[in-house]
Amino acid sequence: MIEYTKESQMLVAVDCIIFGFDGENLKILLIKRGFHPEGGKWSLMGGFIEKDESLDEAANKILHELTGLKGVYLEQLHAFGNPLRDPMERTISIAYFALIDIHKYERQLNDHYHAEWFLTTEMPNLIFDHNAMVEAAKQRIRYKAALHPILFELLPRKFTIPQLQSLYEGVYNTRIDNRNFIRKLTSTGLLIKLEEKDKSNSKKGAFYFKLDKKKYKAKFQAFLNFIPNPENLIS
Amino acid sequence: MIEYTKESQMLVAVDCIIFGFDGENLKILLIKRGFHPEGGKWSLMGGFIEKDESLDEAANKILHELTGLKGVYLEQLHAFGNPLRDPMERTISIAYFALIDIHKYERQLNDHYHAEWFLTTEMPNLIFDHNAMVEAAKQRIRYKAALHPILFELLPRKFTIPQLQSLYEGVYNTRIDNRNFIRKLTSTGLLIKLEEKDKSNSKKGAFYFKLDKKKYKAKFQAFLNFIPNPENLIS
DNA sequence: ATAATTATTAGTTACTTTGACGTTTAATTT
DNA sequence: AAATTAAACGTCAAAGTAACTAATAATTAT
Repeated sequence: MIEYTKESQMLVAVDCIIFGFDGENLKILLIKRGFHPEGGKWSLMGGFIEKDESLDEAANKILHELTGLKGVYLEQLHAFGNPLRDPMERTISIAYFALIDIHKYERQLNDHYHAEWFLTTEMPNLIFDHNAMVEAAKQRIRYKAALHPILFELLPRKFTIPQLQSLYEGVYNTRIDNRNFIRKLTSTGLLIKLEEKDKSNSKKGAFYFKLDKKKYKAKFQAFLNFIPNPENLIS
Repeated sequence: MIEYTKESQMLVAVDCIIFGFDGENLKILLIKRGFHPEGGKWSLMGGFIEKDESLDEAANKILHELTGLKGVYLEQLHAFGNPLRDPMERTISIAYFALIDIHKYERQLNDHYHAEWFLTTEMPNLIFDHNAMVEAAKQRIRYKAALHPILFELLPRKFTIPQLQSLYEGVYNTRIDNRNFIRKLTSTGLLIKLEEKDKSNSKKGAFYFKLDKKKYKAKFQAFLNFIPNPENLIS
């Protein structure tokens, strides 16, 4: 079989920015790199793409390796291809970001990679261009969460409004008026109020809510402005 | 020097979805592929990444090769990496989309590639996964144009409101109320009214406008909803 | 027991933006 | 001079937004 001769081949990797929310702060899961170059330094979880894998498959595999989780929210972020980004060998990296329920993770924590959660505000210096990847991922979830309800992916099955609010406050690093926040939220119809209350953080207790999965899927692409009702148009 | 042994190398390409607006319709520039496989079929303009090139550099080079243009709007769209996408050899492709002023192009049209503009609504079948790339690009500019003023990139230096409106109508394949459209537009403060009128399309003539470049840059990242004034927060 | 405390939830108001629709204007053509 | 036509301007009710006041349900202190 004929091939594209003389074209230069290179390595292609996938790196994952894994976000979690502990109920108070937004965090990112990092590993201590175990091999040369830059062994011993903090890094994103990643790996090379194999011959028969698609990019999404590779990203899911890598995520599963580190967290034991499958079927979580995973989205391609950006391809990074500076010729010198990896000092050892020319490598293109496709960055993905994942939003996981941090509690599901903790049970199957993987010591093998020396993984650790870091506050997004207190990240160590990372290898290669991983700092830039993380910055891009933080920007992306800010962008996307302003228009789509993706942050629910970070929450456990049942959660409280104050939790949800501190998640938004963490992501945007700002204070939000709680009365207006509740009103916007409930007007989306995405929340189902449960009987039970969480009393761990207050005397009164905050009602638990769960996500209306059907409405969540239906409203996921909805967003507003500039074009009247663009969600009705995008096909 | 040590290398990542045993990891499988592959080809990495860049493909460009080039959008233009002729004053009435949104179009995409395609080429007739001149080599095996799939020679003679319609295709996006693309090329392999060379050893010392970044992805953006490669995309700009490819765009320049076909259009003769430099410094135009170019944005990374998505990396496509299905193992079978290119039947000949494993190739990852990073798709970019470009928004160009179609009039600047026409002067330096390049016959060498047998390039041709197609209506986005009447596209021929393309090679490999280029159809999917085009679909993704159309979706992306719909998404982005609903929130950011990117469509100005498709217009010449001076343009009329009716032109701008039919551009938006073309992108979203819908009718827009012209009174409300004008109001939204002028409220952005992006437009500067010129003395001159374009009388080619009506008796009364429509005033030409130009873009306030300073405000354009300042407002480019602005968008609305969910989080009050997110544009003030994103840093 | 009662009062104080505190996070949570409900309600109010002035203001801005939106979408739908009616009218006038500036030119050309008849 | 009248008819024509696209362009530009104007109005209004309804919906949404941000800022703020008030009430509630529990716990803790007296």
